[in-house]
Amino acid sequence: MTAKRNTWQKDAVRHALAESTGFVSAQDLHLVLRNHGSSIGLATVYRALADLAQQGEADSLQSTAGETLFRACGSAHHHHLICTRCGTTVEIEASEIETWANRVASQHGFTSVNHTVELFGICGRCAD
Amino acid sequence: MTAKRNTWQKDAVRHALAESTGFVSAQDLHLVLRNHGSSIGLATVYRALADLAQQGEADSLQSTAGETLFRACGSAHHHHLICTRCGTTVEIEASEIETWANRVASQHGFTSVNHTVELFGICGRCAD
DNA sequence: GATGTATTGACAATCATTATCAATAAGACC
DNA sequence: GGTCTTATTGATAATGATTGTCAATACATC
Repeated sequence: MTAKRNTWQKDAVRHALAESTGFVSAQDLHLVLRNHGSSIGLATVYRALADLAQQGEADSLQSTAGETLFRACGSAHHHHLICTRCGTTVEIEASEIETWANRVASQHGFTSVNHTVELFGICGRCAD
Repeated sequence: MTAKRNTWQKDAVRHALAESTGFVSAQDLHLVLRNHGSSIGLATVYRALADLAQQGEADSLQSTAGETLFRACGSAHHHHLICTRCGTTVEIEASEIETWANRVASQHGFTSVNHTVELFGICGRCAD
């Protein structure tokens, strides 16, 4: 039992993440926190985000630019529809996808199935 | 018309990619080519792979380790079921997913929709 | 309040990828 | 074949995100 400790830094990251709309990188969050007067370190933001992601309090996905992006999330499994212009994200719950993924996987003899599903496009507002 | 030229380097990358099973990184391919006696440069491998991906001759996806992975593919759009143990990949053509993605996106007013769908699991052979 | 140790933060180190730029060679034209 | 234009190459430097290091700090327990 690796006795976890509660620090204001972890709370700060959790809160900053909760108040962000859409996905943010660790670097982004660090900048936001510093701009709010916090003296939190960059490495600590990375560590806190990794923890949150592992505990299921945050989603993470890889951007095409090679960054890891994070977003607060409830425990429910879901996917995202992301505007490539403005970054707006819409949460999508897609039970069809879940069942489809499981069916396809078992058809090929696979077990312990995870899946990644992300939709990218241009939202109505940016389409003008 | 940016008159494209044919070089042995581009062919080499195309062939090395075609002979690879599963996804490979640019670094991997470069190493393979060098081991085969080629004197191709690393930057050139990156450029050739980017070209192939853009022309639809290769798939690319982001690994969780932050690498960009490539794989030769026909022109048909498809997805992958990947064994996280041995790396075996199965191509999946999923028209249901295509229609689902388009429907969901247009429901939210999104256009120019792309999507990423990858399934990860443990294949039958590795399950023992 | 004193103590043990998980955690922090500044900075160095790493790793994939991209930019730079002089040298090379593909393709066109004679 | 020879010449010319310029796309392409490759060695290396530069970038940018992420992780490792380690002394200093502060959380939780006694």
